[in-house]
Amino acid sequence: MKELNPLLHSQLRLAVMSILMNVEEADFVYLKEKTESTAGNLSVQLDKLSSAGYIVVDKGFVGKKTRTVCRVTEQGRDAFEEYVEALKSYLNI
Amino acid sequence: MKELNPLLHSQLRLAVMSILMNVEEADFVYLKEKTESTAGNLSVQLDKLSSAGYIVVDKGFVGKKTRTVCRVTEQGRDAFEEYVEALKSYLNI
DNA sequence: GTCATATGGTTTATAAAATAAACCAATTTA
DNA sequence: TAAATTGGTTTATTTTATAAACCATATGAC
Repeated sequence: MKELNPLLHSQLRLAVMSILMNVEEADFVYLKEKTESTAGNLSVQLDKLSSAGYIVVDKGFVGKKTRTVCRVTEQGRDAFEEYVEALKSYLNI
Repeated sequence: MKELNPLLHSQLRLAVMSILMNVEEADFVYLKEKTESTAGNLSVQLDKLSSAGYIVVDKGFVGKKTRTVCRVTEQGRDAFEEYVEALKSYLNI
């Protein structure tokens, strides 16, 4: 049986990647709301995705407020798609 | 976003369930080979699935040798299908 | 102005999970 | 009959996920 990329096989990280696959970019606050996660947990999981090169995290400012924006990378896209294919073999779809 | 049943969102347990969804029954040795897991890990995960009522584990004999046979329950089937539906919403499929 | 609260996070501690290692009983094989 | 194999279980270890505590800046109430 195919391996399920453990970095993607995690509810929160998968949710983040799933969102990012469908939008140009998403910021921390949006991801937090959409995924209904705590800030701490989200921060940690974004770091992991970022360290793996699956997303880029851009810390900038809007006026005086910080704004952390995330985008999926090509590598992340590939990994996600591979993960989906692997999963399909488990789900009979 | 939908919750992903944590009992099923685990590679090994999902693999076991996936196999059991497609066969009448499967024994410990077969599951171990198919999933390429260690006996200890498999034993633990089968217990969890069994405690949740997702599978039944039947410990019997074939001649003098023990034989542990597993089957998915109706409850397990339902949970699996719900999990698949939830996952789909993450995968864009 | 300054005190309290909110916003947008990060870091660290804790809880839970997965996994492997050690073990056990029975059986086979040499 | 001693050693190895089979079919597991139990327990210890490692990894992971999650939450709690914290920090800096900003904003609003008085």
